[in-house]
Amino acid sequence: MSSATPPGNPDLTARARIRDAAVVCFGNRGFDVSVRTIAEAAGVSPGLVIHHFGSKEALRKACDDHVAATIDEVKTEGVTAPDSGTLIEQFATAEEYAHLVAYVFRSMQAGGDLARTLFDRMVADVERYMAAGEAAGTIRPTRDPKARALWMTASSLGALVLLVNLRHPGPDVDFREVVREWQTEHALPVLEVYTEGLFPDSTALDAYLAHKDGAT
Amino acid sequence: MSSATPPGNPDLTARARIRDAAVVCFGNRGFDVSVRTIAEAAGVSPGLVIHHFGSKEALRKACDDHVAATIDEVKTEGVTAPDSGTLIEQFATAEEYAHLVAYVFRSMQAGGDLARTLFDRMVADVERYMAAGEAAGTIRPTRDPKARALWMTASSLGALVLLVNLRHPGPDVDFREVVREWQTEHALPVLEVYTEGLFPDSTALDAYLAHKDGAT
DNA sequence: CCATGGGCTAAACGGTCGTTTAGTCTCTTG
DNA sequence: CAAGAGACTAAACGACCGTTTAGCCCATGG
Repeated sequence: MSSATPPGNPDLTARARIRDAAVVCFGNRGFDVSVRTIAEAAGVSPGLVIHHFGSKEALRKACDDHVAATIDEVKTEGVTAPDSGTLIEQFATAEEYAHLVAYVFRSMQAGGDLARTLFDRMVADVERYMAAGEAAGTIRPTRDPKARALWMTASSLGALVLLVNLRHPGPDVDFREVVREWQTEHALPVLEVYTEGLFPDSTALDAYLAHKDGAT
Repeated sequence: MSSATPPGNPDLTARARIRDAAVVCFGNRGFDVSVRTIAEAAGVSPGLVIHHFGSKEALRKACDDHVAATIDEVKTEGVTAPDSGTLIEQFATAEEYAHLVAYVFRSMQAGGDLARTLFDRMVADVERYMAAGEAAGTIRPTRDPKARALWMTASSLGALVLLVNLRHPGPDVDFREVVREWQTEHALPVLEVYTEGLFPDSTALDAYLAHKDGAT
């Protein structure tokens, strides 16, 4: 027998196995994981990682592209009608995409091109969902749809990332549990403010609008 | 003359100069800066850093304590009545505390004890301010003051940290500018949602309350 | 049959890191 | 003045990093 390919799917190319192992390692331990750790997780020598990808940075770029492509794939083939909240929850609660979710979280922590791209897509998606909600009468109209979508995306995603950082610092975070915890903890204030508002009158908003109209 | 102590305040102990330089370096470049970089910034040999603090980790702990103590000091002696939004803005817009703000931001990115402590304090402060607003009639009452304070703090701070990560990745971030940019960009949707709400009716909130009452 | 070339590994290279060591300088104290 | 202690430095140590090198194995194709 000529069996090799210890862990992961043995049918995959070694290059693909390294990439997949890198996604898992980056997601679990952050982008500071050593090439040696990734190589070990892929059942491969450190040299082969460089042989296939050229450098660690290029490997991360390949992981970014693969994750972005997979998300695209899932999004186009999967459900397109979210019934509540952001679309993060859809991914985060699905076990099969746990690795992707972890990777995306680390990207949001670390910044970089993938994080910017995914964030911009999320904002665009939120804006579309909001517009659909407006048309259906379930969401109030706004004076600036783009600004509202940006703010809501940054707030919900930022809060999630921050709470993961503060409450689940180490590696091997179960993001499904974190999202559930986050939902149960924040559902009440979110719904309250979103239906009843936070201010009892419109003096603050009126003052802002007057100031803005006066400035232009 | 026996002058040494090149940069920073020459009156300070070398230990204090190292600590201050470390706060600046950690804040500007993140916690991965080398001991050698910190030593150079303090005008000192790398060995002396270890001689005074024992280890890099202990140095960071000392920075954490110093930053927390300074914030305490500023908070007790300074203004106690915030007229708008979170208290972060007070710090962030003050030039003299730019180093502290940068350090706190890096802590929020990286997690750790200081981040948790400061975050918990912020939540407590927000809850106090909200209660005062309720008493004054400028803030709507809530069914769960703690949950609302936690959610608002996590949302605003998380959004801020996330946008800094995405839009100003490198070192030497001018947080005063970032906070200003953030305010002008998000003021409208924030005021809109806070005064008018996001949902035109209370079906979602009613459903949640009914579900919760049914469960208990 | 041998030659070629790519997947793959073991080992080493150069660099940076945190830390240690050995020793110098200076100031204090008896 | 002598002795000692602590501030401080230059140099080195050992560990780990990303990457390179040299070579093995094996399938392919003439």
